[in-house]
Amino acid sequence: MAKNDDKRFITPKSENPSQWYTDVILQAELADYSPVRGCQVYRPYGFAIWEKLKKLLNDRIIATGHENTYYPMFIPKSLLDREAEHVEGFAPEVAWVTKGGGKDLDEPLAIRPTSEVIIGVMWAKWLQSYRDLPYLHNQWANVVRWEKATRPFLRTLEFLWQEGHTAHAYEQEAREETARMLEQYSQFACEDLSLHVLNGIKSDSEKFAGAVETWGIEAMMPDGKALQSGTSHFLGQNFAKAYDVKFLAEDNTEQFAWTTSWGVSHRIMGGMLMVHGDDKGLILPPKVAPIHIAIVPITRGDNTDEVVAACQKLAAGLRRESYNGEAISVKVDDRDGFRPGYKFAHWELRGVPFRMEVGPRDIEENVAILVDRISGEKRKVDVNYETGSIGGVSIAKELDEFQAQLYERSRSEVESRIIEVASYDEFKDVISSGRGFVLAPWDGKASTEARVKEETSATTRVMAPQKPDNGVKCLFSGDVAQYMAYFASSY
RNA sequence: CGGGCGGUGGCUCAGUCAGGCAGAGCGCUACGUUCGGGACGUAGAGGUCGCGAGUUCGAAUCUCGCCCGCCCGACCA
Repeated sequence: MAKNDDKRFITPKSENPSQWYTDVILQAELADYSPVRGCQVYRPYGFAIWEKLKKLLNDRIIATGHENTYYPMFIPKSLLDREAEHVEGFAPEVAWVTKGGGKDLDEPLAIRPTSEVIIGVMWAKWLQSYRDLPYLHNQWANVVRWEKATRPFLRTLEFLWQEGHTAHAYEQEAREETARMLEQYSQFACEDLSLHVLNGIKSDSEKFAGAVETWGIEAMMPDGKALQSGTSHFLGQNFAKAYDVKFLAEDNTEQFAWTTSWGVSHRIMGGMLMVHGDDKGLILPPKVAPIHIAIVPITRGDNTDEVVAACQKLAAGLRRESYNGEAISVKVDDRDGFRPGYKFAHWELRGVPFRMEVGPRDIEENVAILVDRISGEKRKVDVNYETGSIGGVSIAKELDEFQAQLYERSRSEVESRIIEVASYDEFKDVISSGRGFVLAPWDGKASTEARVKEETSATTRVMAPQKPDNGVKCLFSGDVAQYMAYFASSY
């Protein structure tokens, strides 16, 4: 917490991004800690952001042909144990229920760390013919992973997410599904959250436990660390074989299904907050901002009622415009007893994209002051206080531009911080100084990756789409390079 | 899980070394004056000093155990 004798301020982001993040989450009233370590409460404003984000992603999932479902959170131990690699990967983080109704349970129940298992079990029950496929299911759920170190949104014991699970008759179809959903995630980050991410396949060591391939979107945080923000897994027939998900094919042979799974959690919301904010607090992309415009009345003496009435008129006019399919969301801050400057800071902290100021002079001149959260610049716009309509500017267009500007800022920031290096020494320097990601040729060997991690804390995040040129050597081993990989320390 | 720091009114903290009436500023409530970048006055409300044991005539303060948070590492989304 920033220390100040008489005001509640946040730590400047430039000074300490980590502390800034904690300060802003608490003070903007997005979330708070619960009595249980590592768990968080979503306060109304924070949950409103999550719900906006959730709707946008859900629309994409439904538009690509998936159906929402809900599977239970308890998984019997014997079922979890069936996929060896999967259970080994998750064992340290699983929470168990061992008592119910005051008695010890015959069999402990895992609280889902993810749902491949329970879904596989149910599919085995339903699936008979290739004609039943594909299964294209999604669910919005909470999951529990008993993490050691936690931070609001970025890593919590219980977290909210969406997990898609699909089963296909053909390998190629499952591979295409994996790629398709990765692309949806990437577009969601870019278009809806104004967040530039890097897409690619993960190395074996970074792969989901039980998957054949894991693909991911990686975001870059202000300290140069990577945040894995979404993953899409090609599971091959691994889970189908473990849970007996099979069907009769066209040629009357019994075959195992090819499955995929893909997930985005509330972590991506934390990443979005961390990337866009500044020293004054949050900056929200309009598509996920619960409030688009805060109107602050500037009153003087006994004209309060008159000015507030003008603000209400203006708000009603603004709400008649729509943005991204919904009415523009406007808040008139008519709280008594707070001066304008306090209200400005209040809404800036909360990341509201635009503010309008309406004072007696403005009403006389038929104008209002419009201020955007990125630049903080004030400009006059024409307002008809009889009808509440504004002239000269389209707020919907302003919001679109705000959204695009945020993305452009994120994109250029990330691109300028992807650094190609000539030597391992230079690599170490970039990683330890937090300058960004390193794009480097890598021989594809787990042993090399492990050594780099040991020595620098950096891991491969995803493989770049381009392959190394012929004859290019691995930066670390000198062997022939297999991939161009993005390296970074990660959250 | 290691290392460091911390937990006293809603918030930030003083008080702990050296045991002896629980404090300050901000915030909150009421009223008044204010209001174009974090206003001011007056009067109030608000505390099992993180939890549990122990030592003591007496514990926020000493001892032991535990819980929680932050920062930095290791591990994982």
